[in-house]
Amino acid sequence: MNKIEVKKGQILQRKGDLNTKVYQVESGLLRSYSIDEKGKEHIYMFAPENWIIADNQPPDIPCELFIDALEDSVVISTEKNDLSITNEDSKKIIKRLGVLQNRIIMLMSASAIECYEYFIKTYPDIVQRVPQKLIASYLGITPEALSAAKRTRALKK
Amino acid sequence: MNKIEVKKGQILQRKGDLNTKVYQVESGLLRSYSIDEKGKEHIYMFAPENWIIADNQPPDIPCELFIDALEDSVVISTEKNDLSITNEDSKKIIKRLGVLQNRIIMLMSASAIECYEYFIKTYPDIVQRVPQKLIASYLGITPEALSAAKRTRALKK
DNA sequence: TTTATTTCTTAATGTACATTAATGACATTG
DNA sequence: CAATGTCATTAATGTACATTAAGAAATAAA
Repeated sequence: MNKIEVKKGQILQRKGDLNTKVYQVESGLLRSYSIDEKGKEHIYMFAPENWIIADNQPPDIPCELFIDALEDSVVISTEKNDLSITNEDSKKIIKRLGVLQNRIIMLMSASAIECYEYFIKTYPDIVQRVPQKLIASYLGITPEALSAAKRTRALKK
Repeated sequence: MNKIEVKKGQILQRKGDLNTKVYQVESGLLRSYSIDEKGKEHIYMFAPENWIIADNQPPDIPCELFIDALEDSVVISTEKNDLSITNEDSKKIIKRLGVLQNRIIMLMSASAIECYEYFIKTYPDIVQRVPQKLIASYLGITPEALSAAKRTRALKK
């Protein structure tokens, strides 16, 4: 845990980094963002004074988010291991953050088909257990659009 | 903290409820969902065996999510106060869950203008501090679309 | 079984937003 | 100062997905 000064534009973390830190903003403004296959940026979160910002993947998995400074900032950086989070309930909550993070990145940047394929990977069993229209409702699209997405996906293979 | 059996279709929690609980699924399948102004459902999360499901607003604020059973299920329900979460770091993480929850509901169900207006309410100061194109990137739309959204909004007033 | 009810798919049309490109306002640099 | 880059806006066109409607297919009920 140490205090650092960052200049506007400076990058604190890149996608793929391991063992990422948690940043607490004392002054200034940070942001986290992902970059999709087409090279487009999608801002995941802004972090002004007194916010914390971090990638919410487990420490042993390559992170998804870039973090950089939108203004000159003063930031306290902490190792995830140094956080005082020991009990089971808190650990479950942190896992949940990772799920939600991926969900938001999907919703911001992916097409219907991509969302669907990611969903199948994440919940292979659920696809069998619930009607298609509920899956569409989870993906934020209509059942008709999901049906069409599956059709065009089948054509590709 | 007590174990309950729920039948398929049974509702455990409604939007607007206070002091909502955390549900841990032993068997079966629950879901949480929001309903937008047009009456359309948007599934926020599926919770099969060993998942937890809850509304992530603070206990004193009316919750956003409905929770019901998609299959006959056995569920352990816990008061949020009874969770062993005492330290500051964990509390900050829980606040974060609330922010992400609102973000996902927005991305699933709201139009560009609605997203923008919600953003202004949530981060009134950020709007002044960053270029429009970054706000567009946060909302998941292009700067052009944001510009058009603001134009039509101005016409309405 | 027959009759409903729900669910999935297909197709026609509509709309919100993306893409591309051009323009002018500002700021930055030499 | 001109030259360059960044940013916001507008308009023309394109596309992904929504909406609406209608017909199969599966499920549940009588």
